[in-house]
Amino acid sequence: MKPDYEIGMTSLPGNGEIAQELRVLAAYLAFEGQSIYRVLAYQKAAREFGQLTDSVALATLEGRLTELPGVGPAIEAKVREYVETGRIAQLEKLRSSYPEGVLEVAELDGAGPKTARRLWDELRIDSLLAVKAAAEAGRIRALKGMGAKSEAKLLSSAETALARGPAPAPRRLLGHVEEPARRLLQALLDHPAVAQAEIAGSFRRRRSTVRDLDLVASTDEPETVGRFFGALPLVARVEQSGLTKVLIHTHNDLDVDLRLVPPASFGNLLQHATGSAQHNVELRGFSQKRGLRVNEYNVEEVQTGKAHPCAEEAAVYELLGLSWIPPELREGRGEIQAALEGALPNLVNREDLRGDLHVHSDWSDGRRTIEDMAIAARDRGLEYICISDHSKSIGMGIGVSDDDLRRQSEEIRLLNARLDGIELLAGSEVDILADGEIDLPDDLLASLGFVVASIHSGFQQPVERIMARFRSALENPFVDAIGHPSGRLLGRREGYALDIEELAGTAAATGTMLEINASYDRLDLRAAHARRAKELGALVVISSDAHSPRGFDLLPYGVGEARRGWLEAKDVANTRPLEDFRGLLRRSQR
DNA sequence: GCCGTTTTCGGCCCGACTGTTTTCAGTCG
Repeated sequence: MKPDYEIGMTSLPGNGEIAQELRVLAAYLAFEGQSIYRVLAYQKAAREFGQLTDSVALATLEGRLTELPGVGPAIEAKVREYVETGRIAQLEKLRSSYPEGVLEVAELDGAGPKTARRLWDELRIDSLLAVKAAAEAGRIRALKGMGAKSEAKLLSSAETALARGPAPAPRRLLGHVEEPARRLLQALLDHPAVAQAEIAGSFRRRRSTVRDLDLVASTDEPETVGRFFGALPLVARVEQSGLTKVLIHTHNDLDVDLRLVPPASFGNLLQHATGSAQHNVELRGFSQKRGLRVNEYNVEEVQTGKAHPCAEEAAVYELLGLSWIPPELREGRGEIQAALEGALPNLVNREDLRGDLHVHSDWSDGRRTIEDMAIAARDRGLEYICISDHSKSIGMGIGVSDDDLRRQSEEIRLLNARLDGIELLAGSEVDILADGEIDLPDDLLASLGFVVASIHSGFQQPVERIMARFRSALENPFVDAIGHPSGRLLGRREGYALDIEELAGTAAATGTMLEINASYDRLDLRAAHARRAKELGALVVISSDAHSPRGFDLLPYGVGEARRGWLEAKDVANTRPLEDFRGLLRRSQR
């Protein structure tokens, strides 16, 4: 007999939904003034659930939830209550005691749970609009411990948040901050008083989006460097300015945090500022058990008080008995344990890539000829590329007809005879149609060197339909890879519903590759899915999706996402020489 | 609320900056 829960399987709440409930509960507990550690415990569990590829609801019903780090009996009971009844009684009670608007107030820049609570208790402020009205009437400055500056700050934050609407502060695409970040770094490096400088934070960890920029520098003249930084032309205003820290806001609304230490501590600061917060929390907990205290200046022996400043970042990890951990792994996802055991992955590098299997030309929506793209790829050290223009169904008049595709293959044969130092594969980016069909006939598919199949339509279909389309594509022996598997566009589109467990499992079973599309607004597969794909035995291919020569310069973003997914060169098919790569393809095994 | 090569109880990462204070609370990363 089947367990009861399988009857209503599709109605199980998703991980994101459960995580959100816990986040709201944590916010209320903070507002109530409960122990910060209790609040942190709920936040940690929410974060854990948000990153999990497995189903939290299913794990709960199968009694496996407490196996997750940070989940004990109390949180397990609340999740179980939510999965079984659709509500958490304690949270509903809190919701009926305080309007949810008080949580928005607590989220304001410059406010927090304590401030929000006082505004509610003393002024009955329960919304951003109420903050604005009270500030404008001068009622906030009348509170003990508040002043005109605090009031002005809250007013400004409330106005900003109201103008922005319900969405959280937008994160920037990594690819969009690359240039300003490099410019700021160069300005620091060019200053005579700066010894060393680096970009840290989520930028250095190569997260696909960043909230702000974190720069670090070493100098013996922090005041001079701080003043210089605050006076750079792109600075709109200086938000904070101390002896070790300068926070600026640029004209294009980027927050930039500069930290300064003496040269002997540069390694400590770089480690500290690279994060992530979760990694640092775990690293410090780990250190504490070994009698060491880690901060941005040194590693200190607690017993003796002896301090060890580190000019190099690797020395910080070495003092803790760990191998140096690549920044892309520093997310609190098991990297410290791996470093302790000497089991860190040897991450894939851009230089490992020999081929690019997803390239467009002016035959479809690319902007340059096949030959131009081939030469651009060769100039960037690639040995082979696949011309994979869109097939006919893409619409908008940019798809390549079946007859044109045959002619294109012929042109590619001629180019291969003529060009040295680069090999071209004739290919196609075919559409997985709404019914799961591939929009090229099998004989044409069979004649190509490589085929990537992507979903470009029917995004709103439920997960069952989407997965049925993928299954159909994966079962086609002439589909070599799935392109941008989730369909997400960062900051613009969530992507369609995707079951990565099934997709990666079936990809592994059929020998189909999964693409990491390197366009910095896609980065799809995302890191967590890439890691899961590796665990399930699927091969990954990192592709630029280049539409012009500069498109090849996107490859490092795909490599960054792959590294965040713990991928090594051996996990990435296009690190192979062409002949080896061909040997991996299903079509070559027929 | 969670957790354990010091612990099943007593800790929990650690420091900078600001504003409003005359010594610190709150926020932030």
